[in-house]
Amino acid sequence: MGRGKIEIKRIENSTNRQVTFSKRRNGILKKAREISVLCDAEVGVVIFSSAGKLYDYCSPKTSLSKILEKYQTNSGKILWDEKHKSLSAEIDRIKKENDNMQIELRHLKGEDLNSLQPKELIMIEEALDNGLTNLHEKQMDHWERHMRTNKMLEDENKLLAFKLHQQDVALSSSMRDLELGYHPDRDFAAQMPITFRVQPSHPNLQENN
Amino acid sequence: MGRGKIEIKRIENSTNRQVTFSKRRNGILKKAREISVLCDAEVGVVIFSSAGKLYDYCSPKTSLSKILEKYQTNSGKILWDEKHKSLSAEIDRIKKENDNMQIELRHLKGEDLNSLQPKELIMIEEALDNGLTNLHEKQMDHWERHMRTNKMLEDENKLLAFKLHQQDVALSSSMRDLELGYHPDRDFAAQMPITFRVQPSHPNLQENN
DNA sequence: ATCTATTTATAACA
DNA sequence: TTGTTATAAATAGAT
Repeated sequence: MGRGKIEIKRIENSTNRQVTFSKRRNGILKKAREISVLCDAEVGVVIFSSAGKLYDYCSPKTSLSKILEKYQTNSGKILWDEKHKSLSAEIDRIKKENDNMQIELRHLKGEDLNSLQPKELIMIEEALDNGLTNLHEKQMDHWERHMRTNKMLEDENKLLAFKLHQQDVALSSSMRDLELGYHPDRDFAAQMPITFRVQPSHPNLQENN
Repeated sequence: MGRGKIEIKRIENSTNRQVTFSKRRNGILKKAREISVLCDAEVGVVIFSSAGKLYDYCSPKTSLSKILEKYQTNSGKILWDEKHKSLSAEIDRIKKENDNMQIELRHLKGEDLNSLQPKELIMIEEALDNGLTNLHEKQMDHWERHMRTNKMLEDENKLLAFKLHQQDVALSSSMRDLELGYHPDRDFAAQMPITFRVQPSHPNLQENN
């Protein structure tokens, strides 16, 4: 398209080549822009002149990175470097691990058991039994701790109740003293009901794990 | 360039859009080929149709990888950054999923239960009980299938043994016939031991799952 | 897909 | 480079 037809082969005249490059480069980038708009296509173009100068186009709403990523998943060709390979390998590895755990979990929950052999079922049963045993041990621990805590709270209650009672006695006694005079040989301990005679020191109500 | 001028905006008619895409895509790829030959340029083009189909061109004597590497050194833009990030994010996501499953698995196996509340322990217990229930169901299925298979094999054995016995009787009978003459009213059925009197039809020994 | 009237790109030139 | 212009090429719309 021009004053004359040209053969598609390297333009030997350097100036001509450069001019043609410039014009055609613009043409391609324009066409790329147009097709992306007209046809809703994702387009990425990278052009290097023979002098090494870079020109590029990327359709809007995306990026070369994204396009190239898509390119790779779509074509199977790998464009990236070692680091990416190792990351991808890592992902694959973890995903596999994930799948295995997923399966194990399902089995422990009693799902997807149809394909298993009796021997495998027994192994799962053992794991479940073992889990229950351990669990029950912990529950027992909890129960015992709970009982101990209860006991301590009860003791504390008794102590507090006793102190309260003691104060009551003291109060009414001093009121009576005010009315009837002071009796120094009065024995408060003898007034304490038997149920209040607990260890008077203050136990920790919290236990550390 | 065509029967009419068109505006550069998304072509709404889906068929037209597809046709135009096909034509212009060919145009661009041709232009890319031409500029790379005419002007000694390195060109990489990646086009995705709106349907997600991939078309690409890469100038000869190079590869997209090389072009993109050159792109990065030349433009300073790092195409992989984003990719790196997304891969790393993906890894984090999966690892987290992994950890959660790991924990759940440990719990079901009765490990690492110390930090759990009684309520949580009960939930795990329920999961384990449920798993055992389902498991025992499957084991019961297996057992029943096994018993059925056994029964069928036993029947088959009886049938075979009976047939063998019948042949024996026939054989010795005909040998006696040869010696003593033929007795047409002989009753073979009466000779059959009671244990052989089983259903004579041939059951399937295999069951499908 | 193929045709063709038009538009667009561009080779040669300035 | 940039612009002009004659011509080749691309392609929109129709078949």
